[in-house]
Amino acid sequence: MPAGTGQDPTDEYGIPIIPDPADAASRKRRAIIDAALAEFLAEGYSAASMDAITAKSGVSKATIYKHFGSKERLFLAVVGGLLPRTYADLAPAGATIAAAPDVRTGLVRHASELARILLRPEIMSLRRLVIGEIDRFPQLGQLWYRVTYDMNNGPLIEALTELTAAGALHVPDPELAVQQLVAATVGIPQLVQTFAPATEPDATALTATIESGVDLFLARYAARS
Amino acid sequence: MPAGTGQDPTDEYGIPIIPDPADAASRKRRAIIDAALAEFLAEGYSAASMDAITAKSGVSKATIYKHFGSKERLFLAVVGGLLPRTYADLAPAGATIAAAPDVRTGLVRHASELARILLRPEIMSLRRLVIGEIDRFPQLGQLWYRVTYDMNNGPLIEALTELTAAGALHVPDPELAVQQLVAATVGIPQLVQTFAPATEPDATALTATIESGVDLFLARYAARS
DNA sequence: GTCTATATTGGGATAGAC
DNA sequence: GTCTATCCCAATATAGAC
Repeated sequence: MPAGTGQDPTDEYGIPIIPDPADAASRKRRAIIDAALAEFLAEGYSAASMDAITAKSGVSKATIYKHFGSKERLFLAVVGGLLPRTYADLAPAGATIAAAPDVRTGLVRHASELARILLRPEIMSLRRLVIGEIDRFPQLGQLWYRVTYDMNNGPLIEALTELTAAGALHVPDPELAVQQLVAATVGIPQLVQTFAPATEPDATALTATIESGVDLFLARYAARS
Repeated sequence: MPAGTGQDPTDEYGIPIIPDPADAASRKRRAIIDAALAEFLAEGYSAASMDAITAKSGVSKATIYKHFGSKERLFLAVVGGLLPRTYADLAPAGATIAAAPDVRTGLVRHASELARILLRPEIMSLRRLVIGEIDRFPQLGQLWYRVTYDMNNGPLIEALTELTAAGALHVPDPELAVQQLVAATVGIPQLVQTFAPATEPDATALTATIESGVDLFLARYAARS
């Protein structure tokens, strides 16, 4: 069927549906971003092909270049745009801890939340991609680090500082303590998943690891009674 | 100058030096490996060019293909061959700890040794490369993990087990404890260097981080007196 | 704004002489 | 075993019609 004979689609009354051009452009932009993300995650930056992104997105290559200018800019827009959203549904550490019956439970819950997010296969793939392309795109490394700080470490530092002021903990260097807490809990399964993505994570073992990490933390930083 | 007129080089007595063919081939092989490693570390697998490796190594492209068959096999040979050597000059954990006046000093010394090796820029680059190519070469991820275990975690587990048997420590789960110790010491600066390679590591801060991590570990696992 | 068709470069791999 | 010269394909990016 020749493409030239296509007519505007009509609704149930026969009224032609003229798509809002702005919305059409937005939808195409979204389709490009989705296709590009899938391709970059699967292939890495260099092996990713603009032809493949073209095919997956359903728009033409020229349109992609009109929107994003170059492969580099497309990569930065897609990956850089996704980074701030990676931690989007992480509840603030302070709230999680305050809602718990005791500090240990609060820390375990927060670390479990963090693990649930960071160990998701898409986030793990994104992290591997960013690490692998850091020499080419140092901005992404800095962005990743800042997002981690703003969404997790920063709030946790605040929470530990307040708990220390309230006498519930004794944490002289909250920034270092947060790094230790994260490393000794989520950091351990994260390292395994980084090098062995095919390994199925075991929920029971994950909980045990996180609880043990929190206990390690509390053995040092619990307030002396 | 036409290449056809080249003569064998002679020594100081005019005796032609005929290079041992096996040695010549070995030297070329070594030159290829060195050039390929530099190129792969700088560009990643996909962006690395066999032409660039040809130029850097000083041999012809056909020779590289005779030796290694394909780009993939060259990559695996070069990176896979280097992995076991990364930990080559790490003293066994047991020896380092046994030679120290006390357990804390021994653990700090071992962690510092480990950090000295793992934070070297070439090792950090190699690690980033392996992580970024894990979807394409899962073997390298498994190899990295096994080398880490054989050269560091395994011996450390043994050492902690012996120290527990001797009553110097109380470590119920040595495998988990080793992961915690490594994560809370070397893991922290390693994470920073992973995402921010340009950051100059501060030796004083590194020592403080490692000592704090060991103290964290001992707060939980020191034998109860 | 969007498409089709194409320009142009560079890369992996090999044939054949020596 | 090694080199020179080349094949062939795929990739980024763009020109021009609509």
